Amino acid sequence: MDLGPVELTDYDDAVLSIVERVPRGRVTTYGAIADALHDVFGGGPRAAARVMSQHGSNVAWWRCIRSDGTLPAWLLDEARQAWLEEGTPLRPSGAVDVGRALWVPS
DNA sequence: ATCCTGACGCTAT
DNA sequence: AATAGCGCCAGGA
Repeated sequence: MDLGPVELTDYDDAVLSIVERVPRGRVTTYGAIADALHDVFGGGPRAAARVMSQHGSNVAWWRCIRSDGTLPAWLLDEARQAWLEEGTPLRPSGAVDVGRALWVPS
């Protein structure tokens, strides 16, 4: 039995590696990740989100956000701090300016 | 197989 | 701007 780290599916790896490629000060979205992986793995935004909910803690999770520039309430305080630190383009509301900050996986 | 849940996204109010 | 409804779909129970 492998009692080591939680087993990651290929899909999990794919999602996490995309997040790892997001440059400092930029973001990507669950939808963008889903689009990039759909042809190979299928799945939609929720599938990508699920991966982040389970494994996000070991990557720059604040760089993977909703299409409206936010994250769930319980993550917003921490995320904002990170966004400010790395100079992520924000909107007056405090949400990320997705139009300016979006990085699309290629 | 069935039911429920969820770090989503889009449209219509 | 804020809320509601609905489609979506993988995982776990």
